[in-house]
Amino acid sequence: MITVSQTYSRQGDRQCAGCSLHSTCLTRGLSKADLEAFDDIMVQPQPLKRGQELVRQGQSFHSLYLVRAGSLKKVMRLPGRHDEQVIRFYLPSETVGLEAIGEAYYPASVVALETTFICELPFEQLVSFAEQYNALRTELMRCMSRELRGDQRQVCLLSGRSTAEQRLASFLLGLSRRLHARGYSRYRFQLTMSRADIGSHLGLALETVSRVMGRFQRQGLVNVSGRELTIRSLESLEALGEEGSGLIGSPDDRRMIACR
Amino acid sequence: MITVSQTYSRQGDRQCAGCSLHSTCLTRGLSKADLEAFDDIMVQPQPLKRGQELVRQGQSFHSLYLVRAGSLKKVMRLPGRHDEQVIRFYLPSETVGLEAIGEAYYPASVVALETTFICELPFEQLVSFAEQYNALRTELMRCMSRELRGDQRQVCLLSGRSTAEQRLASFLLGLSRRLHARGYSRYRFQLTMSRADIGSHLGLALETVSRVMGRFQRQGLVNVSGRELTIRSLESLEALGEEGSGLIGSPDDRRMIACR
DNA sequence: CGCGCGCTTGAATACATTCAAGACAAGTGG
DNA sequence: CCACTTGTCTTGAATGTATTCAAGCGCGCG
Repeated sequence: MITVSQTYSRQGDRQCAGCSLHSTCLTRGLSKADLEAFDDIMVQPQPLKRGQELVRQGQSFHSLYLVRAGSLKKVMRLPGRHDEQVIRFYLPSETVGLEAIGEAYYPASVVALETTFICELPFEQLVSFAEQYNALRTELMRCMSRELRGDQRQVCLLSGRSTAEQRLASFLLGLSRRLHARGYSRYRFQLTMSRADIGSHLGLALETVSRVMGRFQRQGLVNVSGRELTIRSLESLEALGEEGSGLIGSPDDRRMIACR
Repeated sequence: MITVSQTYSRQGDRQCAGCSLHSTCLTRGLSKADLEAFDDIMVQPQPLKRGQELVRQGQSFHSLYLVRAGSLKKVMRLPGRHDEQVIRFYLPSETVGLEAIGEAYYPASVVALETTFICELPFEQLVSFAEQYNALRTELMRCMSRELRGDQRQVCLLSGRSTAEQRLASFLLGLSRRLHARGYSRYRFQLTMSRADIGSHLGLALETVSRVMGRFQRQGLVNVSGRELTIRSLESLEALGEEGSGLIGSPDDRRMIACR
């Protein structure tokens, strides 16, 4: 049996050094010269097709992955339950597998939502490489810390008994922000995941997602046709998320703190 | 104005070297000799009283903290909402502040639930110290990774539309497990947090927590009187959490994977 | 062309929430 | 020492939001 999954590696001349995502990716602390050395430990496997698993829950940990293009979902099955939950979605330049470092295996599966290009970083090699590169260690720590913040934000959203509207608004805004930070349009993008995926991620039934999406459409907040989304009013969506009792600057609103 | 918050530092002869939590704490990779050097960067502020803040949301980041004794809750207020959500609880030997490393400030507040003793690690000093100690860097990474896993588990629990029973059972089991790993009883412990805190953490109203707790009591699963908890049947609690359709080893239950 | 999947929409149901009242314990001040 | 306050928890009844079940639609793919 022949493994073809790594035949794409080292085909072109420049790898990381020419990558447009460099400034937002794990490598952003590295200089052009450092990047060439970094290329030596990086592997570019064949692209994943929609539905293919990048890693599988329970599989033993060996590599981190960087998303070069495309998108994926992280899904997890709790011990006794037979249904999977979507934990998060991955966009280009994000790092897959950080939660697996501490133990020997990946605690969740990661599945491509569309044709997706990946950079693989064998962890052992990454660690020895990082011993000489301060900046890389720092950046790795920052990545993990940022992911912690994101997950905790999600816990906050889910445990606060927010309405379906608030959850979906918050989700769409989050996607918009992340895409925009990566150079895509803030207003117009593809939802590469199904309604069921969105629902699972937000703790809602897929029917509810569908209904609320329709409501948003009728209210003129967005335009949706299938998985094509256009945001018509960022402000209104934001107002939805931030609303609650709707008090802005109320007497006991002592200290408003940004928390992204 | 005199700061008294650090007067406890360096009072005794041995610090980390004599600490019973060494084997579960961030320092566990360090030898006895290394620990003495480590003591130089560690500070032991005065103990916190119930309700006191260890860090406040929005405050600029400077230190990590290790819980030496006691317990705390991490609470977060999303931008526009006026109510706080409990993100997680901290027990002895756990590390506070990891999610703040990536940015300049703490994204959530951490508040003592009872009289609590803390070790403070000024981050700058920790980082330079770690440059010479491979094991410490590794352990820090593991800590963050483990916290990621924990948070993602929580996301999974919350976004899965599990019942109040399942959530509370899972919560109690989690506490039991963590306490046991730290040398406390697996069956009998104090709930140092209020019903409201538990509810906030699980995405339930405090009344629901109270009701379900009562139900568990009547079913003989636990004994509760106020904040004193005794688990009568670990197995039944586990069965509750793992239930769903109740199928164990069902045909399409292809691969049962541990995921703690 | 027909099948299947993903999405939408409707009606009935269920679960947890909300509102409200009361119990209980601990702490405070007269 | 007692009356009173305060905070936390418990319990009941009514309400509501999202779910579940079910049917139908549209589109892409084989």
